[in-house]
Amino acid sequence: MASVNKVILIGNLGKDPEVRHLEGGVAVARFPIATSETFKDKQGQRQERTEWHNIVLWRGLAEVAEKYLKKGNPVYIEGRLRTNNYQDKDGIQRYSTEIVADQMTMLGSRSDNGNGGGGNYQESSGSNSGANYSTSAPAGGNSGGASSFQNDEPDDLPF
Amino acid sequence: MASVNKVILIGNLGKDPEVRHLEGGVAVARFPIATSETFKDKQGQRQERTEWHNIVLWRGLAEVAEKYLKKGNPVYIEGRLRTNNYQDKDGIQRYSTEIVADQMTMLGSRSDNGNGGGGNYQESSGSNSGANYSTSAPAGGNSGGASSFQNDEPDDLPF
Amino acid sequence: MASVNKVILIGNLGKDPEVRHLEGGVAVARFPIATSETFKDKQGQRQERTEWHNIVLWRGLAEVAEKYLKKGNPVYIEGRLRTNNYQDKDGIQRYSTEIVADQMTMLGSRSDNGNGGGGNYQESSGSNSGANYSTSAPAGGNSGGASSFQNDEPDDLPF
Amino acid sequence: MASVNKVILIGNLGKDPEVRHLEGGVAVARFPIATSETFKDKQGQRQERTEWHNIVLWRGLAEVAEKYLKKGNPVYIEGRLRTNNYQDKDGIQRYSTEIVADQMTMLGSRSDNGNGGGGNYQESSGSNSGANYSTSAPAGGNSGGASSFQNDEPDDLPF
DNA sequence: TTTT
DNA sequence: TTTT
Repeated sequence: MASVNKVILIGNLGKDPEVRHLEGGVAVARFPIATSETFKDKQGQRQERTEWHNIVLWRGLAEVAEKYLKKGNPVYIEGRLRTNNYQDKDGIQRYSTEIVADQMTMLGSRSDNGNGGGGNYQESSGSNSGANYSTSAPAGGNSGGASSFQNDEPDDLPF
Repeated sequence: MASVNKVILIGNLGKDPEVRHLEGGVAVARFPIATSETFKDKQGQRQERTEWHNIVLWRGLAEVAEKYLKKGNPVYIEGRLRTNNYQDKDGIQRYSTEIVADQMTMLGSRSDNGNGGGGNYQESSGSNSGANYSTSAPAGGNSGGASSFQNDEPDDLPF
Repeated sequence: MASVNKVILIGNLGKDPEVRHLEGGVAVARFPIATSETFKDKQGQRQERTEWHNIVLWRGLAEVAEKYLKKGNPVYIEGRLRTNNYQDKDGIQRYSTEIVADQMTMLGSRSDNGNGGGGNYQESSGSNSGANYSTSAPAGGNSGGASSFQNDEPDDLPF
Repeated sequence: MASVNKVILIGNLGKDPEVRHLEGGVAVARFPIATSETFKDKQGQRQERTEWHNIVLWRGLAEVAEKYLKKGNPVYIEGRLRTNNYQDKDGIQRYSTEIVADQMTMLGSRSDNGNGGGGNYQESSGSNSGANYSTSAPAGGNSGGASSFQNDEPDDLPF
């Protein structure tokens, strides 16, 4: 059966994004976000548990993160789970689970992030590859242009 | 095949909640929230379209809404779609689609909603009915107690 | 604050898709899907309530629906809520809420839909407009090519 | 800001569930599910990548899994991410990310899972603890009774 | 108007 | 280790 792999998170950045610009101009950003839940333990005491999530953004989303996101900012992230395995420096097999973002929305008011209180950003999809990705999400600057939505349909159709 | 009916919204209240207290002490709150998306029209002009969603909350969630939510506040709502049909005053059959909330999270900073920047609230579930619902989400006041999470499992199990 | 408008449904088609091919080659498909939930009423009797959702798909998704979906088939739909208002033939203002699909996944085994048990399909996004949309989701036929995922990133990067 | 931690998966069980019954009668079930996505590599070749997710279910959900789920079965899982760290037998610090399920829906037709094609199951929530949890999700058998929904509201209210 |  |  076909499958679905979707994650939806709202949390705050634990660090500023780390951004790498790969050969070919592709950007990758990474940062952790925290979510926390409170619950009562057996003694009825309120407890809090914080969960940390490793977020990865590519291309346009990475560039938006680089420009606008800072430690502490609240974000909405929609993406998919991905577990990588690798050998650490001691040759030990390790696993690392991250969330590859498809969509990122900046939450919070002006005072939270100094950017006017929000914006939606989205991974490109379809067969866009390398070169022409820059069309749908300009590599060189997102001066408004990257706030694109997935609104492809003609908006003035007669129904 | 079994089914899923889930809605996830982040938006701002268009009005203060309207709250009714039914006989039996059950509370119901209703308010609209707006989401907006921007897109480019055929002329490449940036356009915005706002969508309005009718939110319905029951019991504990309704009481939280009554106490803490105001017009303009940003919220995260998770719920399910429900379309009611009814006859209006002229006897005309009409349809109305609303989102019945299962979970509500107040977003925004202190300055947004004057309540300290957030809180998660959740519908009770299971076979709780009438009387003992009040245990899991007291009808008479949610002074902290309603910030319950769905953390049922013992937290100190050995794995 | 930026907003989110997301719907996730799993249900069965109540009818075969109705597909229109607009001038310009754009396809639009519509069909209802049913979700149902069971609950116990006050007398402890098991009750079932069925909800009907109006699904709209555009372009490539519409073409996939046209080719592969039939009444009764189970589908996973991810999309956004949209409420249209219009005047009916008697000049009465009416509202209609539909789910505009961004993603569609056919569920069920071979015996359910006669197509091999699944497939993921996704709306294109970004600033693709008119002409070059056909690249990412060919208008003239989805012979396998429309099973595209939102996997844009190079897959062999060193991390 | 308040947070959200939500995962939605549709996939197939890689193994039969492993179920433990803890002292106190609490059940825990674990199993991996696979999701897969296809994409085109740089050479335009269709590639498939499978992701494995560790699912954990508690109490009633665990018991349903024990009774009805088998290797290969398709399921819908809704839950939250949780990363545990622990020392392995060599004293090495390791991390393991799992999805703690809040909701589980069996997908597939009769032929897929031999149980009649579906059913929705849900974690209890609220302040149910120990003893009275068994009310909402009987430990001793889910003979139909566990198919509970989160439908708490009176269903015959005048709106 | 679906599915169980 | 699943499914197609």
